Amino acid sequence: MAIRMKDIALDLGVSIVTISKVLRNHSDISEETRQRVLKRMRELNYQPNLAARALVTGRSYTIGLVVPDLVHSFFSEVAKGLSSVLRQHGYRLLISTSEEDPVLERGEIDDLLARRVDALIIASTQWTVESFRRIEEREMPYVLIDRSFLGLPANFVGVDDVEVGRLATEHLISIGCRRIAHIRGPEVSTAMGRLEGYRRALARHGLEAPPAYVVYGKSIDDAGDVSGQESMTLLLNLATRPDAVFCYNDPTAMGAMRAALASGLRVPEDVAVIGCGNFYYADLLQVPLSSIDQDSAGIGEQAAKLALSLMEVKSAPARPRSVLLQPKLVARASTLGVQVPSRPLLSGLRRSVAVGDATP
Amino acid sequence: MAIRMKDIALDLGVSIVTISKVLRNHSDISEETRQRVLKRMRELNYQPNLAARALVTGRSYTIGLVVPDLVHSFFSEVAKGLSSVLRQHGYRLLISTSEEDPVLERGEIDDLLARRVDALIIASTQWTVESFRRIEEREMPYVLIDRSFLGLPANFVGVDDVEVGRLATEHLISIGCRRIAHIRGPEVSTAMGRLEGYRRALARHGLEAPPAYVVYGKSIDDAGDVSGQESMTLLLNLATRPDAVFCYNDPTAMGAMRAALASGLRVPEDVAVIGCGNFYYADLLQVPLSSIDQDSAGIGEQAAKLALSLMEVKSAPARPRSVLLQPKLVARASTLGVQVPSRPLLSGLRRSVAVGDATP
DNA sequence: CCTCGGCCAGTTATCGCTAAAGTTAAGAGC
DNA sequence: GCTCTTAACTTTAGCGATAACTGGCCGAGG
Repeated sequence: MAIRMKDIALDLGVSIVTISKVLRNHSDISEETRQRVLKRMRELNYQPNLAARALVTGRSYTIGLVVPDLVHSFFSEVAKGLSSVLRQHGYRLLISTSEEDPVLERGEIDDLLARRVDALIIASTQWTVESFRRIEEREMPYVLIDRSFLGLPANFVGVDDVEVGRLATEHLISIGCRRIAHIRGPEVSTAMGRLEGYRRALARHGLEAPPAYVVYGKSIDDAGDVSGQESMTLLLNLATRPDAVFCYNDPTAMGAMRAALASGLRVPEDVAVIGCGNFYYADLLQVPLSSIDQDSAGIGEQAAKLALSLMEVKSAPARPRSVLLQPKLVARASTLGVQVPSRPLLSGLRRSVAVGDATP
Repeated sequence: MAIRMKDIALDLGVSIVTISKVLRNHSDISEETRQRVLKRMRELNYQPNLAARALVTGRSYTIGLVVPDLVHSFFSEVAKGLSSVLRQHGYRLLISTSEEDPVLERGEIDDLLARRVDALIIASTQWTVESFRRIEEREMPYVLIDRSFLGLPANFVGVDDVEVGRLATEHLISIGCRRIAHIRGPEVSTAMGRLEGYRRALARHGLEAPPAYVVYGKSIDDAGDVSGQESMTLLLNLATRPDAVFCYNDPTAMGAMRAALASGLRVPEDVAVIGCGNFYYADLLQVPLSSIDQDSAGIGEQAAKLALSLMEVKSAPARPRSVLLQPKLVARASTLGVQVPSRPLLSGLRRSVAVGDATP
């Protein structure tokens, strides 16, 4: 088995506690003893049993992360941002995926609670706040990311989603589009905020969108591209076809583009498309996709810092903090068709900013 | 604080051990007592302290996963396959990323060892086998994935990389290419295997490639697209330009395509490109990318099963097993230009299988 | 009537480590 | 010479569970 403090203690003829104190840089150990112990530790390649330490100190130096899906690059980027900050403080991530299933998510949260992680960071797919109440009962610090909950005063790190919707929609307006549709997401804060931003932008510019212009993509997260394709097909069959579509996220936008191209339309000439998330390879798509960057790594880093600060306090239940990051527009060919030096061969997609060029 | 067995025991006037036995479905508890205990557990929302359990049983029901990078979808898909199998058996994943840094990776492995995970699953960026010796010293079961090591008889799950190289290269040959270049990866088993498969396929068909046709992409993993672009530029400046390029992985292939398109060449008419990994969104790229599918989810699942079987044995150091999955060719427009029903508008990319149509 | 083998539950001894209190010897201070 | 510090350890008690015994009660069998 692995080396224990006891082995080293016996070896050197000192007590176990002496070893423990050396390990924790306690002051009442002579320099000579310290060196002897450290030397033997190195020789035997000693590593403390963190389970035992966790039991007595109540701290596991482990933080639970619950995300809907790691394959979605948004969440893996968040995870990366998180772990880079946490690692520097000696914490590791126990990652659970909920597979977009609220029931599974509750199970995962319970399991993480049982494992006595030091804090939880959750991108929730829940519709109710019940799980969070349970977390609070345990007095476990937690940080919500990406999605927040109305009426739940919890620590939150995310992007300003109304601003996301506004940015995307105003961009579409600015390039001359007038019949702007929206493929929306489920009834969660992110989708609601983006929808709200979309509506506000339209209103501010005196534009109207018929109800049919807002389409509810089903199963938008686990198979966003498929549902985007379906939703786009609906939009394209409308009597008055939209000349632009703002999509809830990038996979949806990719599906939407696929549908548009498949039905013989040009992007962006006939219909412009913009997504959310600024997917890492958006640049290299068939038609490079314009998107709203949510600073996923930044969300991770901020969430990590917030979690660390929560764990420091002795149990002072400070008022929950909310960190809102500002989204950024990244315009590419799917709304501009502008020539990028490194990609001069998109002549089929070239467009000047035309206004309503697909009007029937 | 959280509820302990002690609390329930005191509550019901039974001993702590009785509670523990109920929890573990021990047979020597009467049905009546069992129900009383279970009822109270539910009422108090009891959850066992897994740190304490881990200390006494020596099992943490946690498995460590070390990958170079989660954002690379290959690894997140592996992680997904892994966790779906492990979850069913009550295990969770403690995920560490090495950021492609061998030194960091060693640190992460040490930390996971200290945390007494039950097994390690590692996609290593190491060049030496030293870390693995240390894992073996601890008698910790471990499974290597993706990359294996010559002379290290370890449990391994991956794809047959020679076959990957052969499949890709023969595909390029079959569509008529004759001057086939290769952007290779670092000195690790995957890259070496693919290179070997490439060479064998060329040899079998009596083709030759000048040394300059094999380019070594620097920092190929953290910024594969950039290094792919650079490598491709080198290839395109050769006196005799290749008419096809087989790339070590998909990001590299994307970068290569970018370079080709940027220099005014058509893909695949002037130069065909094929990658490895079958990146999830390969379908939606500017030119849909042909690729060799490595069954990443399958690798995860097999690795999980192998790890589970390793943990079952009492310490019988069974001979290491090696699971090799078969790669699959996924041909798309970057080598074919074949029409896919759902995407009929790629006329600019259409090609019949032309032979050497870019010969100077 | 007594013993024996199931039930069912309780006792005891760790697991590896840490917090807090206790011990010892050398030097300080007057 | 005697108390008081202080440095440098050691002892004692758990943390919250589990494993391995131990033991009372009760009906069956001889």
